Amino acid sequence: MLIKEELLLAYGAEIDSFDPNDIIFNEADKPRYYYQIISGRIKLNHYNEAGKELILAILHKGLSVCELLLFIDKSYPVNAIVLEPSRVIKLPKKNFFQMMDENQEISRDVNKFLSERLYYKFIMLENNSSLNAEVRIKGVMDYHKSFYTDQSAFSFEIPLTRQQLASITGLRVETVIRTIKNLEKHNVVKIRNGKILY
DNA sequence: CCATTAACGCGAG
DNA sequence: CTCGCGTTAATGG
Repeated sequence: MLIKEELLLAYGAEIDSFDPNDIIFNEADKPRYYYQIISGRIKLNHYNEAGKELILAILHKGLSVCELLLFIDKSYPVNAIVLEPSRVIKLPKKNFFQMMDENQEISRDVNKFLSERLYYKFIMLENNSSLNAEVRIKGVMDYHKSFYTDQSAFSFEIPLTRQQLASITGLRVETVIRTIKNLEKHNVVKIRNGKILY
């Protein structure tokens, strides 16, 4: 967890509950709160000129949501859409900065978190720039598995649908299916009940 | 809604 | 020409 709930609450945070498809903020909205996920999952997405969805991130418990916007004077470049019933703790921007000023270690933790996310953005961009569909998909799978403790083969169930994998990689769902089948044939993944084990 | 398959088009190499 | 990906359509869960 990035920041302890008790500390956020002490600075005036509130807890909101959301249902699937709820929108926490929209593209072009002005950032006003620091958000941190208590439970559930949230995606950050953008629709391109052709109406095709690009998923920038799928965030889970303990992670903050687009906190980088609090540090710059810009509108959100993505929508935040709830995937599963979720609870989110939110702290007004002003309180967030007061908390950072009064707690050196929190300030450092947020820096570290931002750095990590930026680092993985580089990695993901490198993978996603590949012409090879396998490289793009494995990049996403490696990233999601990196949050998971058991690193042994086939121990991790990819928590994404084929369509979501396609929207993250910019590929078509049929290409994702073909590529995953091929990875299974080469013993890189297993498929059980449609779920991808990696 | 999600996963899969097949046929076909098309561009890159 | 071959290969891989996108497109379309159809099928089944």
